Amino acid sequence: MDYNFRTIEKKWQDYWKANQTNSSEVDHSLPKYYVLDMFPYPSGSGLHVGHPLGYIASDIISRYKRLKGFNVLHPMGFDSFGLPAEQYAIKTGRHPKETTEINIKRFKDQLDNLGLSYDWSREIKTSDSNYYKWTQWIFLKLYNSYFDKETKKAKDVSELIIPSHIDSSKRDNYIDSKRLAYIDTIDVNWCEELGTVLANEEVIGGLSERGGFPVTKKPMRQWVMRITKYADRLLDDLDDLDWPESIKSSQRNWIGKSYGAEISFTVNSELSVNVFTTRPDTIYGATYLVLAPENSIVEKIVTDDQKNEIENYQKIAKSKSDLERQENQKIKTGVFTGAFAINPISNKKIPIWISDYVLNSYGTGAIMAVPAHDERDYEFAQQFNLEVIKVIDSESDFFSGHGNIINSESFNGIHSKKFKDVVIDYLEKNKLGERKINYKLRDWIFTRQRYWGEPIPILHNKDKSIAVDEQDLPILLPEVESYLPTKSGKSPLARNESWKYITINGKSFERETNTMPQWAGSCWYYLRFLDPKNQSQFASESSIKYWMPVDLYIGGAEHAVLHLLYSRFWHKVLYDLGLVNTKEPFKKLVNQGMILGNSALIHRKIDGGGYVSSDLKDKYKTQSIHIEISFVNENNELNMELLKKNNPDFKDADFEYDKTFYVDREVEKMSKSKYNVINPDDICYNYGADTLRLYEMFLGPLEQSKPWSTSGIIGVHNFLKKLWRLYFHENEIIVNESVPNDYNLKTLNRCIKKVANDIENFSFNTAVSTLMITVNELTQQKCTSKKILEPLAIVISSFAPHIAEEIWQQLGNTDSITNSNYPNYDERYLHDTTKIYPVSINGKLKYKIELPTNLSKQEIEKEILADEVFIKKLHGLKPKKVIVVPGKIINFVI
RNA sequence: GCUGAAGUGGUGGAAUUGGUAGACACGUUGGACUUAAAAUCCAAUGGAUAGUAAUAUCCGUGCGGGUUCAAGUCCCGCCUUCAGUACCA
Repeated sequence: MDYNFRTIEKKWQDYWKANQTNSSEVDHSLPKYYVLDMFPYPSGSGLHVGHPLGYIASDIISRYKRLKGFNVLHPMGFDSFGLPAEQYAIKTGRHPKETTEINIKRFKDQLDNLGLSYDWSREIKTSDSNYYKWTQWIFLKLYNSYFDKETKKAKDVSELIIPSHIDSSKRDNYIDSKRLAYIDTIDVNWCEELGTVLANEEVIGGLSERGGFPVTKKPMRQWVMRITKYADRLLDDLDDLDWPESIKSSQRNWIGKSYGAEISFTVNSELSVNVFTTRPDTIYGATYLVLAPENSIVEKIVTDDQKNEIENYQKIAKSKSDLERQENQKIKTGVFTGAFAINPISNKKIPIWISDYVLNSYGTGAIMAVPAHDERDYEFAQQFNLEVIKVIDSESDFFSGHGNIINSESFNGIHSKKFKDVVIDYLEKNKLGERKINYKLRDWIFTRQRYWGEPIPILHNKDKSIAVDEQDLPILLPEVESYLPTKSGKSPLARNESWKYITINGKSFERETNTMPQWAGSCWYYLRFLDPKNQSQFASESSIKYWMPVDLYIGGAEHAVLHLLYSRFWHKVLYDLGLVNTKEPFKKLVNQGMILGNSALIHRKIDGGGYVSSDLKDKYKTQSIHIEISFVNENNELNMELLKKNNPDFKDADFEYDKTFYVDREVEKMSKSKYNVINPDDICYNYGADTLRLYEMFLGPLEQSKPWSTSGIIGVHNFLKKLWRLYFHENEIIVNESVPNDYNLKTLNRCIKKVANDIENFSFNTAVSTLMITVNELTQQKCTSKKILEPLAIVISSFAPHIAEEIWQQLGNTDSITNSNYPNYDERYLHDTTKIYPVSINGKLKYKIELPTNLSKQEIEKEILADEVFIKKLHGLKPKKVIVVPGKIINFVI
């Protein structure tokens, strides 16, 4: 019998399910290890081979840690609220819940096919009311909290001290203005196409992250999360996290802390313009001010003869989308307000302009322009012929670095870095300005005008808004007739009038009809996994205390700022309120790379129709079209018959080629629309889950992105066959009780050590290589000893659990291999070879000898003797002196 | 522009962190088994030169310098690619 992976894998997947091998409970006698995957959004197209990369890695770690004696928590769930299900619902009228359930079922089946050791008894879905009850509950916690400046912590609003000058009628307004979740009318990123507001993080280059639709600014009433209060803590606590440097740096970047000064420029006796600058040292070079077009000061200072022009400009600026604003960055536009301000240090009278290169939402929405030392100001000054004064010594017209100060009266000659402090001190002393820190981070816009999300548990009436009573949670998603937003831009929930209006104690209220963004559910799911069935708490205190923090979090780098920043923020609030016991949720983070698709592109002649082979395409004007990759072989040759048969578009098409028709290849993201998807089910069917698992790990370093290529999978599959033959011959197990020889022991021990090391360092590709070398060597050594082959099966079980279980059982074990222990290695069998290097110290030739570690004294002497002979051979003389340095280095002096 | 990561055979990728570069695997070539194919097994495989041969010598980790007995690895200066971000004053 050969290695029959289909039977074996089915058998053991059923066994694990039936015996709940992977479930874990709080057990204080064991050390815990919490391994978490970023849970997926259950999309309609199912898994492709790129998805499981991280899941396989985390599964290897989980299985390994279990063998190492840890109590491992390895759960999985679904981030099941989201836009695609809703858009599908709009198209078809089917409830998103239905399609979501179908998709989840499919995902689960696919995941189980891979032999992933999830504890499915802890499965959660963010769209489940048992789950989103607690998402709403946490929302209320944020709503009922404010940020205390003194302690830099969130506290319950009942502890808020109302200043004495606030009279009682304004009390509630005051409290509302301090809440961590608050309502504000702000210019938001409005996406017409999606009919919803997007967070800054969801807008990329002026287009929506999902779908790539244009985004414009629109003032709207929104729920907002005061994440900016946590900017410093979110920044500082990054230092202690074991996260990839790239992720930390993008979070730092996103928070964007910068040190500088806010400086006041007087316009007239009543008005002044405050600007923020990181370069107060260049203040003598400030030759004009620029305000953002939306800045409210503009109307107060504009002169009558400039009024028309200014208003025109404001109108144009407002109608521009973010994308349009960014398009012509190099060509600056702007209008003079007619007003002037006084530079507080040089006392120079300088003009005030408006321009859309100044953003109203950053700093004070106004800048002092120093054209000689800021590139944007320089471009603006060139455009409008404004004065340029150089205040830092440099050769070029424009210079953004540091140097010695010039043209700055009594301050000339000081270095600009030093002058920065001097100026700020001077400004503060004279009450002209102050030291200031600014952040790029904005408050988090928390509302979406969508159906398929968590309802926000708030009621409104004319006077004010109130929170829904905790007892009344969850606020269930109501049924609606249509999933489209209303014409006025309101959420589809507003369509259900009987749900929308509610009377409590004779007072009538209107429910909040907006829903939460997709990030809400994923902000805290790692906590619900700890205690998923708890009806009275989001998770019990004891489970939090035992399992938190997440020891290892594996997921894609695309969540570097969005999900990871938001969940850290929520976690910190929960921490402040005493609901969790750790400052940070995720101790170690690993980003798996993306597995890319290898798309096939066929060239269509633009005029005249028909298709042309890629080696002849230069003769025509062509356009390339994606075609299904299964119609193309490894040499980029197209199977035209298959294409014509399966795709009606090509049925009667002309193909021009010499002998063979070639297509072009392009490496890009795997996606259904690019016809480059490889389904893991197919791989499992043809080669087995164990092969797929090993192959995905063998492909290269986990963190690295790489294109999928099926060539090469045969090597891994051969390895498993070889492994099988190490244990079985003609259906008979050939392992016996023979005593292993030293070679066998060395091979095994090296493998045990190296694989453990590689797993701990996330170097799975080299671990797989080690396994291959080991099996090759043992095959060559014709090893049949159980003492060698039994521990080997355990080592392999983390990577290829199905085959390992089968071997384990055939070796006569009755328990699952997952309940055994990772074998210990014996240093005695790990002797490396001695290495000799010539070294010249003070002109004398010496030899540095590295001996293997853990040699006995006798063995060292033996080694030295052998090396003496070696060196003697080399030079024809015997070393005069042998210096034995403690440790492993020995010097021979010639 | 800024930030981060990376550049090694035909290909994916190793290299114990400064110590015999190319492990392991794919591919290719040759051989064994077979009527044949598949499967399997064995051997060769960075380049160049010399030799019938075992073998020997030289060149080789994006480019140019440097440190060192010794550099893929460290330092200086460039080039290229990928990812993220972008008028944040």
